Amino acid sequence: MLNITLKDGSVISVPADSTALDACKQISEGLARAALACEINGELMSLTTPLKDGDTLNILTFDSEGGRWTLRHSAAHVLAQAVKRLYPNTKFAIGPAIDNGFYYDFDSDVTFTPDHLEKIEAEMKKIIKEALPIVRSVLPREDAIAFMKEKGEPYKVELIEDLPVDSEISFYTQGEFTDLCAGPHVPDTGRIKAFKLTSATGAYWRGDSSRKMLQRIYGTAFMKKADLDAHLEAIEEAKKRDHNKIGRELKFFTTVDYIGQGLPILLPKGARVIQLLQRFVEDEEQKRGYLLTKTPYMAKSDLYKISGHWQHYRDGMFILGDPDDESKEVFAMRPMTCPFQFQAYLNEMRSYRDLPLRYNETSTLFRNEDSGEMHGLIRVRQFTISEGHLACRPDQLKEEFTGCVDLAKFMLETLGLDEDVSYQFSKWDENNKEKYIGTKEQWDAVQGEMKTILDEMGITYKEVDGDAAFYGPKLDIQIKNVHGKEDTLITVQIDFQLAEQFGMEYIDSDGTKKFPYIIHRTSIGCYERTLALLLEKYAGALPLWMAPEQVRILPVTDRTLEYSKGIQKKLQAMGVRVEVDSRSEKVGYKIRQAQLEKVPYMLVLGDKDEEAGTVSVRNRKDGETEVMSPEAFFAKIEKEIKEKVK
RNA sequence: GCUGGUGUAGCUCAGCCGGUAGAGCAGCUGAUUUGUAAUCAGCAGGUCGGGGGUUCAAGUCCGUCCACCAGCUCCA
Repeated sequence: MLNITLKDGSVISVPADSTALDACKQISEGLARAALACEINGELMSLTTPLKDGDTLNILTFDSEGGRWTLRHSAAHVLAQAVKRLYPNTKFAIGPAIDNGFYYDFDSDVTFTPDHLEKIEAEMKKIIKEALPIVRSVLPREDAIAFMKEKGEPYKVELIEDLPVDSEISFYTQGEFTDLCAGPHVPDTGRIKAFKLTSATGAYWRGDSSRKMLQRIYGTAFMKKADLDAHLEAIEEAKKRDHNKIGRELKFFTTVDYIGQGLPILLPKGARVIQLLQRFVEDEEQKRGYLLTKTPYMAKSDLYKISGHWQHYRDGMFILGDPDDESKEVFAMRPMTCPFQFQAYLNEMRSYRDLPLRYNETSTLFRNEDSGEMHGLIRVRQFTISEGHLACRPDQLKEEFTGCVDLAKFMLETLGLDEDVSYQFSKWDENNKEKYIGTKEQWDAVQGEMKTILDEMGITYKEVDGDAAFYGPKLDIQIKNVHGKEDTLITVQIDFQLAEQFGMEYIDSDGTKKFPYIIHRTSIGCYERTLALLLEKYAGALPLWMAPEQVRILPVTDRTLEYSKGIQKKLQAMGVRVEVDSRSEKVGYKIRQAQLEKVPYMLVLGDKDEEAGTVSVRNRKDGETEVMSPEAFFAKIEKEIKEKVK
């Protein structure tokens, strides 16, 4: 007998040669049915793994990340097996589990369409019904390579060749299908109860755009059909909040094909919201000691030659003039603000007493993105950003960096996005010297310092190698759109190198010249992107303080038109954005329209209101109405706007 | 840039095997003066994304360019 310690600390005895699945069955049949994988001595393993005396065993079901991962990874293998059965000439790349699902990459002579996906799903169902046991085996590396060469799987051969020379390679076999895989897997294909193939797209082999584009099929899997349906339903619901849909429907922005990709037109509502955000940001930055600059949108190529953009970022810039004609000046639209704003620092001799210097600018940038990159307001070719550059002494770095993060957090809280973001500590990749400037010692020092600051601030963050700027590490504040795609909303970067490149000195207390640290930062990031994410967050119903139209007055008949206009004037005098719907329509019709346009407050004004000198206030949130004096409403709305109520 | 999909009235969509366009909503006009999510009637609205090609004939077939969408790669 083997003594096995369970997660709750209890010990069970199981017969020799028992697997983890046997142990599950001994505990309960229900658990054995729900189990997907396990942790043996803390390591994620298949349930078919034999147990040893003294092992600790933690059974994983769909409720755990490991269980979900294993189920979906096995579903990816079933997908591959089905594709192999239907399209035998297909070559296989990789097929991992991902957040909320799985995918598998194929190199096939057929192009997978939705019709193909239906056929593949049907075949997958057969494989699941067959309940094929999933069996692990190992081969020495050389034999594994020979095996995959014989099967005609060049991608698998390449994967194995990248593994260490003396490693043992594991395979998983289900029926006639064997795949290279580290595992673990569910015990048999019958465990996969509810799955769905969701899309087929392209994806580069090994994520390298210089290599072949493969076909990727995405799918997801759950234990219960109800959960799968709920998940698919949630995705559909999320898509209804897509800023690219509601932003157009609610007339925040539009695009015009003869203007060009990535160049949206901000309509009055979108432009108003961005104006409000910009005023708010600039005022807050002023309170925090920033000095506003306004620098040119373009410069001669000479500037970009100093900054290095001409050498390293030319493809990303819009160039005016002929770079090959040296007899004429060549200009380029700015893709970044740094080299421009640095000129403000360079305008005079700086003392250590001048530091820190905090410059901000509401800065419009132009980047010639590749044509496939544009996405609604999230990724565009011309955008405006709350840019800032701080120059500080080493002893001020911590306080200044902390101040930038604090400002970013304040903005996120005010916008109501603080719960939706995640923090990423983007570091350099010491194996990619071409992308970065500076020495390992410098990078280690500044990254160490940044880590200390982040830890002291108590920020929970993910570390990512190779995502740093070429001049220094970044704290990126990330946010996901309705499709789950993550983008950077706000960034705070420490730059220990560009000051030297630009000759930005200060005279220290000992009379020597030194280079300051530069912090590059945004406080709310790109306004277009922020607007997009706000629209998605609030499904178009922006908080009162930033709603393009805050109040709509709906006269019941034109007898109350004058009364309505009187109320409107008073609200306008307070700075409230208010319209009167004077059309001769029924109140229900006007309400419906205002509601669909997400106007926060409707004032329904009829004869009764005029006689009593009241307003009937309808709230967009619950449709509840409240009758009050105009003065009471004025006080209420003034307070809510001031407090930026969400 | 790459893979796939899409493009018909302002919007949402119909239009079969090629035979020169249709609905609802929105808009306009008129009637209606209406109390918390759609009043009625009439009118107008389209070189079917743009060039090009095949055909007696193209919204429909072919090719090309543009834009939009999802994904990849890249980035705020």
